[in-house]
Amino acid sequence: MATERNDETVGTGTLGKAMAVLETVALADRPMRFTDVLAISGQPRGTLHRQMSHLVHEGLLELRADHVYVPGLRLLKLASASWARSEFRAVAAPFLEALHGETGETVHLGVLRGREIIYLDKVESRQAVRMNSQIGNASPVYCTGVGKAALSTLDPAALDVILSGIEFQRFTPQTIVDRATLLGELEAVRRSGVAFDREEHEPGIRCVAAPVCDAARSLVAGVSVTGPAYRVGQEKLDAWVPLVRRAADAIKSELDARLGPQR
Amino acid sequence: MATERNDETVGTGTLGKAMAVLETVALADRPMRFTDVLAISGQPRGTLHRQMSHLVHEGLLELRADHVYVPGLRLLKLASASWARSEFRAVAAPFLEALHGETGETVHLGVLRGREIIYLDKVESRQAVRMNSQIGNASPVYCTGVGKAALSTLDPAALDVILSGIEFQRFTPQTIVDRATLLGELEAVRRSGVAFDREEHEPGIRCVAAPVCDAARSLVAGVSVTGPAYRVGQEKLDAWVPLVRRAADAIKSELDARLGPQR
DNA sequence: AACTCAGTTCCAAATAATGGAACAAAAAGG
DNA sequence: CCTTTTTGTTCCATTATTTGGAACTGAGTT
Repeated sequence: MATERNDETVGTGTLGKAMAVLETVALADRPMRFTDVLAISGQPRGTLHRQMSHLVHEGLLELRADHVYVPGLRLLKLASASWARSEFRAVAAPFLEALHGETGETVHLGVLRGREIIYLDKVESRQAVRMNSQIGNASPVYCTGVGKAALSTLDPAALDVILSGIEFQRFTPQTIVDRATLLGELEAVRRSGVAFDREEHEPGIRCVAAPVCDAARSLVAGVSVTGPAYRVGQEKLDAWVPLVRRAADAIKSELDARLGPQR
Repeated sequence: MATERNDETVGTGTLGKAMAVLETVALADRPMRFTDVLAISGQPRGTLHRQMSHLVHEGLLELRADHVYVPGLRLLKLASASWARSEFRAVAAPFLEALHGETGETVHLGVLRGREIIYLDKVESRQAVRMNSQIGNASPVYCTGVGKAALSTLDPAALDVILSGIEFQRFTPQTIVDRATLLGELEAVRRSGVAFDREEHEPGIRCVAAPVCDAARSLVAGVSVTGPAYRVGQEKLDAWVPLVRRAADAIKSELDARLGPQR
């Protein structure tokens, strides 16, 4: 059953270890002191200390006066440049705007990366929530509309690789927490062409999503319209279905058109 | 003493080289093929190839089917996490909102990093420009309001380290392109407490900025209000001076108050 | 003063990166 | 169609870097 080697644990030599440490600090939800990282990483003191010094030196981490490590500004700079140059995002942007115009609710564009969905763009009217809150965010595939939409486009082999690595976690009473249910749900998504998130990730948040992927299946993504449950009932989600599907298809066409001629 | 060591040329072993390659790809303004990077980096083919393979393996770069390297999504994920957890940004946010409310124009928060200003946050009403366009962006210190404000807080030694490394580049007719003029300007900024950008970086764009730095001078930043020249004359900039200064001072106080007790 | 704990430095041994050259696959050119 | 050139990939003995245990520092306790 072609159980692909789980390369994630291998680590690409020095770089892999450095990234593991960086991620430990960057994704932690509290400021990390040296000892905190030490406990998590399990590396010898001397080794870890040098690794972190290197990260600081490179501007990927910052060591504040009180011995607290925080993510460095170089990360922001690199990510900003990469975001600005993302061709996919640029292609999709006008369709996201249009979809937002039609629905009046928040529109997301997310891409599959490993077992996560990473949000590439967002369009929303209300500035109430701090801008930027979603972009670059990573969420699990199995409990987001975009995630399920993306998964629905994969062939069984690719799907198996992802699914076998998932550790289901319950976020709400509606969260799907077993593989069988998820597979059933994906079958439904394949038939209907859209995926719903009925408060499976965050209580009070619902969405409809449709899959977007390029011909080579090298880019697997999804578009969604999201709204608060008190305002968005099933009828509204159903009403959005054709809109979301149309937006997703339009992005896909535009993508194929742009990528085709290059060759 | 301990003047910051200018190790930038040394490179932190393996990690430094990897980051140099990553930055080459991420900051380029066109998609890069292997050979393009090869020419720039000057490394042997075999070496560079392996380095880039490692970067791809780690998700920092992505190798598309047509042999084009693009920045990887992991960068976005890391940067998003770091942005969300930036304490400084969180402290400043409400004051930026207030300043935007008072002026009606775009407000920026930028931090000094090396010889660049990196924008940490932005508040603007009009959605016309794609959101996110500024955040994480890097601009030169010498031709931005925030940059000159930040520089004005530095002591002569620290300032000298930065200035001696600058390669002035002319962006507009008003851009400051020599050290002497810049030093004079900084003196004026120190006296008045605010820095102006009179279309020095982008034609048609003006701003007023005030410096923000913490007591230990480990964080050097600035706040600015920016507007288009056709709408923003010198009188308007002058009118904003007290507002910007007040916002900057308020952020500084809040910062000291929060960082003080921790100790 | 003695003790602890967090952070930092050191250096022989283990490991990973280097880079030149050979190989493979595509384009370009005749 | 075959040759040449360009581009991308792999190999492996040599070289440089990382490793990790232990020893050192220095601030905060008891």
